[in-house]
Amino acid sequence: MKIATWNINSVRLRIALAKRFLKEHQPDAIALQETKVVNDLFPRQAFTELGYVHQAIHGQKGYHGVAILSRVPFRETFSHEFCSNSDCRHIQVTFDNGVELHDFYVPAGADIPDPLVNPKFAHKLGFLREMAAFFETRGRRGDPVVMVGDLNVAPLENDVWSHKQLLGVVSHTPVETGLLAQVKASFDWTDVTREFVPASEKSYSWWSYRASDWAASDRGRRLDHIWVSPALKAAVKSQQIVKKMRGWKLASDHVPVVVELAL
DNA sequence: ATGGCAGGTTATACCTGA
Repeated sequence: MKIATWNINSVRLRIALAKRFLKEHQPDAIALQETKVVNDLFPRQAFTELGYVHQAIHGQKGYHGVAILSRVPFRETFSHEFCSNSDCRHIQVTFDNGVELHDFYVPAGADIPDPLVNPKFAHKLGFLREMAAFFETRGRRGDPVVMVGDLNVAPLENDVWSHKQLLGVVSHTPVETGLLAQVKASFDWTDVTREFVPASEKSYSWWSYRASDWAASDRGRRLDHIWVSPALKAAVKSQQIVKKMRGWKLASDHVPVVVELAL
C-alpha cells in the first residue's frame, strides 16, 4: 500500500500537477492539505477520473482544508476539531484493510514565537498539545495507524538549512520541537523519512517562494511528515520526498512525501 | 541581515502562509 501526503496550496490551482504526480507515482491514497476550497467546489471529478473515487473532503473557504483521495475503499471518515476551532485541519479514514489514516494541517503560527503576544503561535502550541492528548486518549497502540501531513514543525537539526539561524524562527523553536516530540511519544510513532535518511543528512520538504532561486539557495525545511504506529513499522518498505516537483511550473512550496507499506 | 513570492478574496488592497 502506497500513501502520499502533499500540501498542495490550492487544489483548484494545482489540479494538473496533482494528475501528473498521481500518474507517475500511483499511490493508493493521497492526503492533501491547504486545499483552500469549500466541499461543494472541490474538483472531485478530476480525481475520480484517475481512479480516486473514494473521497473524504473537509474544506473551508480560502484557507486550510484537508482531503483524502483513495483508490481503495475506506469504511469510515471522521474529523476531530482541535482547539475548539472550526478550522479544517484534520480528517481521518479507516481503509477496508484496517489501516487508519490521519491527515493533519497544523497551524503555521505566524512570525513571533511568543504565545503571549502572538495568538497564532499560542494556537499552534495548543494544537500540538491537543494532538498529543488525542493520540494518548485513543489508546490501542497495537493498531495499524498512519499519521501524515503538514505539521509545520521541522524537528531535527538537519530538518532545516541552518539549525543555529532557525532556532528562533517559528517552525524550529525548542518549544515547538519539544511539543512535536511529545506528539511523537503519544503513540510511539516512527518518523518514516528518518528511518531512511540519516539524522546527519539534510532533508527538506518545503522551500520558500521568496527565494529567487529555490534550488540554488536550498534553504529548506522538513515540515511534511509521515509517521506510522508500532504495528506498521516493520511493514515500511520505502519513502520518498519528491523534491523534483518543487521545480515544476506553478509548483506548491511543499512537495509530496510518499511511503510504501508491505500490506 | 535582509528581502524576497504566491494564493484567495463579495478583490482591484489586504490577509495569510512559514
